[in-house]
Amino acid sequence: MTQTDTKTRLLDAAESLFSQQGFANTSLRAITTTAKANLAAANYHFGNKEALLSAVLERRLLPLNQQRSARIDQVLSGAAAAGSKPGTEALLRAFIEPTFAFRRDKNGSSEFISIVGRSMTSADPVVRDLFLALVQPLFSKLHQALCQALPQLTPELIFTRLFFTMGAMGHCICFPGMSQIFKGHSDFNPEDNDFMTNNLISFVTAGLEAPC
Amino acid sequence: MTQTDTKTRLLDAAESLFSQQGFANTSLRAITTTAKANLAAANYHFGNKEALLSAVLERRLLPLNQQRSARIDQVLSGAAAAGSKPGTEALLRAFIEPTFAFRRDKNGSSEFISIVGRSMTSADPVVRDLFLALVQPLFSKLHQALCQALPQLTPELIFTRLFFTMGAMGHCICFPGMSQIFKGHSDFNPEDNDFMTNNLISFVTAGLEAPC
DNA sequence: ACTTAATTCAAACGTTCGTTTTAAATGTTC
DNA sequence: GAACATTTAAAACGAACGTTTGAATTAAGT
Repeated sequence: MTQTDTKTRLLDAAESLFSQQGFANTSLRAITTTAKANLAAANYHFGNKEALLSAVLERRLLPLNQQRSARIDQVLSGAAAAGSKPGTEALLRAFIEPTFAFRRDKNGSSEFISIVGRSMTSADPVVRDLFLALVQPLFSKLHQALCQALPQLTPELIFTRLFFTMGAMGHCICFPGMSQIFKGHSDFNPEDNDFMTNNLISFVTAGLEAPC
Repeated sequence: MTQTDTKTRLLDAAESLFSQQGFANTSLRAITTTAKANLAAANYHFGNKEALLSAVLERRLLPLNQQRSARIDQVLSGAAAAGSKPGTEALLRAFIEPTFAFRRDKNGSSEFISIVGRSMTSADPVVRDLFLALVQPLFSKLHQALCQALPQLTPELIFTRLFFTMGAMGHCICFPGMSQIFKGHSDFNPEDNDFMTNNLISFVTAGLEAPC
């Protein structure tokens, strides 16, 4: 099908360019050129630029969120079956690991995930609101699960620390700048997925469980 | 002096608008209109838009970095005098507290600091490189100080954890999105400076000191 | 095969952008 | 107060933007 092909090529091109240059700095002309499609194709298939961004986000974020949600449920039901509290680290791992695993995937997923990282704190309300609408339910579920894991902490404090956790993770998955700041001074390699994933999990677990 | 006034008004307007809409989404026309100056004034006083951003960053970031650097030195010399290692929390506090204190200041400083938070992970190389050049020496100093505080950890691991710390802090100072995600579900208030500062410090201290 | 819908294409639309130009106004210096 | 540099003002520049149009082309249905 030539139709679906064009649509997919547009999504791929937009994903790649949004990731590298940001939403505002990427023109529909650049996207359609990269996708080897006509300029009008973007508006024909998606309506306008914002809807294209929405489609780029939804294509991968919906499956990813489903995956993260399922893993949180696993931890919760496992703890319920054992009659114990869910583990803080297990919950954080359920949220973080699928996110980072995305970066290992073949098809441009690694580029996509940096769009997500930046959308969270984007100054552009268009970008930010699209993202927030997609992840709010999942964040809510994670927060409630962590409240079970850490009953000695107030929900407010847990949310605050979850807020920091999102910052650390978001920064981690869109690392264009910091990664080069210590070039030469360190073996630090933000593209080593397992290294970063495990260190992030132990970092935020310690932060969430910190005495208050 | 009418000259300095126009220049300052341009800086103030640019700071405010860059903070609210981002660099790419803010036009020189919007800036000069807000500053009640002529359109050509921006190019006359600063050369071009990028140089204006650079001036906005430097105006506040240089003094802030000087302050953070001085406080790190205080911790280091205090520890040296006592013949002990510098404390992890004290070092992090030296870096974080002045940053958050900025938000209490009267004159638009609170808007400035969210530009900083976003610049760190900006997709726009122009924005990112300007920022990185300004903070690299300070990051380097903090990293070395933390290596003294945590000699049991490798410099590579410390840098990784400092990387997470920057993410948590950066997210914290440009919180347009996450802050509204749990509206109604929590008393979470990211504008409560002391609350956020102290919780962030205890969070990242625990994360940096986590067993590896 | 013919009709109808879906897609592609080239071209143009009006707008906004960063920047430049020219002249008027203002302030400074001797 | 004349000569000078500095600052403001209004207008225009070409380029790039998102979007729309209408005809050409392709695919699908009967």
